[in-house]
Amino acid sequence: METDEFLKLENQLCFPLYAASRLVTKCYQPVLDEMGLTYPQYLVLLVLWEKDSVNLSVLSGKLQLQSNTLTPLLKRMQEMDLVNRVRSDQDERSIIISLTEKGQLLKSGVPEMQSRLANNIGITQEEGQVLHSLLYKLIENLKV
Amino acid sequence: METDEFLKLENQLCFPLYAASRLVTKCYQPVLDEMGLTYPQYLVLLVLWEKDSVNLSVLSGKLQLQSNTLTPLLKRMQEMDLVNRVRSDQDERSIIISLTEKGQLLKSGVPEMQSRLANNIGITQEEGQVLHSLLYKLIENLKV
DNA sequence: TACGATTATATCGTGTACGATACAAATGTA
DNA sequence: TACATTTGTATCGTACACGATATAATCGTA
Repeated sequence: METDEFLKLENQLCFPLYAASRLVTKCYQPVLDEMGLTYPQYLVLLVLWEKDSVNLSVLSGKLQLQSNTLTPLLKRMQEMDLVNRVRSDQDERSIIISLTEKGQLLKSGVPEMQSRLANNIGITQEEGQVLHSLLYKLIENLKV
Repeated sequence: METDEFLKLENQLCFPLYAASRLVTKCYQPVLDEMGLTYPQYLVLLVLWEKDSVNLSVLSGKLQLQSNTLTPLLKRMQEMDLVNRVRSDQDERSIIISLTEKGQLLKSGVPEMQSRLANNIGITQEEGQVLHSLLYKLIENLKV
């Protein structure tokens, strides 16, 4: 490739990552709107549905989001009565995030929602798996 | 896969996309900081270095960002003397974005910056190409 | 057991993103 | 040529992201 070719937007890896991420999020939006959730809030619920009652640093590690992003986000989710935020007894620096009943109940609607979305992204299951593993390879290399 | 498996964060495609995108951006940040740029501002420059003097709707289409994101972003870039924003003579609704001399000059430092970054993402060139084409397939399916 | 370092979270400021909406210029058409 | 429609940007409000910084609780260790 010519030197100049490397400067083209379309030849970058960073841009399609950025664009695809936002487009996929946008694709989720209408369905999430029905549940009154934003996309990062949905990700928090995915973590909690898998393992309830985790502290902020665990959530932070799983989502790769820092406390300055998660704290206000979780406060909003607390106001919506989706999660509880309680100081740990063992370590009073720690905040334990747990699901409320309302937060639990949202889980039941998600499989149907996911199947509705899965058919819309226009790639095969195999391509999805390749994409998945390459993205995780990237993530493992870049995080920390 | 069990129904519950689909609900795990790690089995989603949306999350690794979102996380990888942010991690790659963060990887660019130190180098962009030296140039005084944010990541979306760098993307705007990539478009303009390839083709100078485009109107906002073209930029909007290429970056898949709307006017409510681009307008304030471009105003900041104008204040930094990186771009000019001029109303078109032919169509007074249109805003033409062009590079200032300062914006032009930044281009020269980029190839070196890109090669510095390329070695850090930890995937092979072939994997990068596969990732690239899958992401574009996703983008083409999802946009509009 | 003092006390400096570390850890866990929160606060602040800046810059995106984006839905909803506004508005002026251009266009189509009766 | 009026005037409804469309097009191209801009404005407003809300919610992330994240660097820098603050603060309180805990830990390590001399």
